[in-house]
Amino acid sequence: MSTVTQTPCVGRPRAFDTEDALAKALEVFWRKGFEGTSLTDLTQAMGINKPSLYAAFGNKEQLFIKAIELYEQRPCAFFYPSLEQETAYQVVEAMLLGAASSLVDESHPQGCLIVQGALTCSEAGQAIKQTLINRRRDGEIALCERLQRAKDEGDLPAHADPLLLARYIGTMLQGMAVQATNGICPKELRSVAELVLTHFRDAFSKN
Amino acid sequence: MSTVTQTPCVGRPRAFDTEDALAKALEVFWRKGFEGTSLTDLTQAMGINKPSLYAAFGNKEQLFIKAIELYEQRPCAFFYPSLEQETAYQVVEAMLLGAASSLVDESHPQGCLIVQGALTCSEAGQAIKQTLINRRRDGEIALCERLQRAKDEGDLPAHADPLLLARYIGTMLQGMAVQATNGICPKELRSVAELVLTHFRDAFSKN
DNA sequence: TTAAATTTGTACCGATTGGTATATAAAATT
DNA sequence: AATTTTATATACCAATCGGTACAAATTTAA
Repeated sequence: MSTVTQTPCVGRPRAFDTEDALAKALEVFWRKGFEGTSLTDLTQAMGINKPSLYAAFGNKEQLFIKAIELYEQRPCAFFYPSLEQETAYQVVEAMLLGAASSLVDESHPQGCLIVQGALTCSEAGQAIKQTLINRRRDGEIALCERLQRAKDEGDLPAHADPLLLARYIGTMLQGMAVQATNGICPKELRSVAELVLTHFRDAFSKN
Repeated sequence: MSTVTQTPCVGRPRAFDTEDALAKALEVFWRKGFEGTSLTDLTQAMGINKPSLYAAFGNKEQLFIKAIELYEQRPCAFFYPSLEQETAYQVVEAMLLGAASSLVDESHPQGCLIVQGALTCSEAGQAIKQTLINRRRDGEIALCERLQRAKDEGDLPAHADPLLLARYIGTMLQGMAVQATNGICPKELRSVAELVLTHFRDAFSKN
């Protein structure tokens, strides 16, 4: 199932690649946020006109939704793949170091689209704001469940609180996203991640 | 030195209180961010007309600057007063518990204006975005200097890295601000703060 | 070769954006 | 009482917002 409309076999063919155009839109939303991005910004970056944008993606809001879906599937996305690590420590390590690397990767905008895409907005953007809140929550819930599994498997000690730990790691990741927009240098961000990892290992690792 | 223009003794007197109006503006900016707030939002909340707003505060950008100055001076501001605690641990404790309390205080909008006021924006808002980045940085620098003093006084162990610790606490505070906009419940946010404090005490406290 | 289907570019829509000109109202000063 | 000074309310400004109508262009199917 593709995230974009598929081209039919009749009628004039599209002059642009929808995946490429969506990637360009993602890049703009990432830098400017949902409401900070205008349709002019989008059509210029995507190299298409407004009617083409609306025909291919619906409207600005639906385009943004498709952009965040692409965002979570892009090669450097680190969150959900981290859950598949073998141990709780390795999961957290993959997340924190992945964040420390990806959030300041200069091949794309700094920070996290899910955090900075619509942290605050006007009434018109409340639906998008809530969508991003839900995405952040979903991530923490998934981490919580992974840590609960680790506890069940004896991979985390009995005194560990999976929900609290997931909130803690989630808070750190969101804070690191803000640091990335601040322009923190990659080395410093990685040092912060490593400090958290040391804490986690000392307090919860069984090795 | 007041943050607002003082009323002269000649001419028609102002029909509104500038401090009250500024407090109303702060409340709106806090909820909607700089660019998510329109002049109509502001004038309605402040109970004044646009010419009065411009005469008293300059323009939208200058009004926002005055709002963040008021924000940092309001009674529940916790950051800078925390620096005056006696020990490094008490400083960090005051910050984290103050944040856990203030960020979700229901007597005002959730989260932190300095974080969510303009995390992303259009070209028109870049100056405000940078202003907020600088404010965040200033806070971390001040904390770093306080922790360095603590180290000099023997209040922090020799292996402690003030800059890294300040970045770590700053990252947590910024993450907690995002959690607050997520709608996290006060108890959970406090638990996260306490987990960080436990870590800090275990790793760096000399008591 | 014609008809049907689809995309393209242009030009436009009403609504809203931040900001201001202007005339009137209300005060202190002379 | 007349003048000066400032604040008020209304009405307006050009520019931009997200979104669309429409006709020309380009393709496949009949």
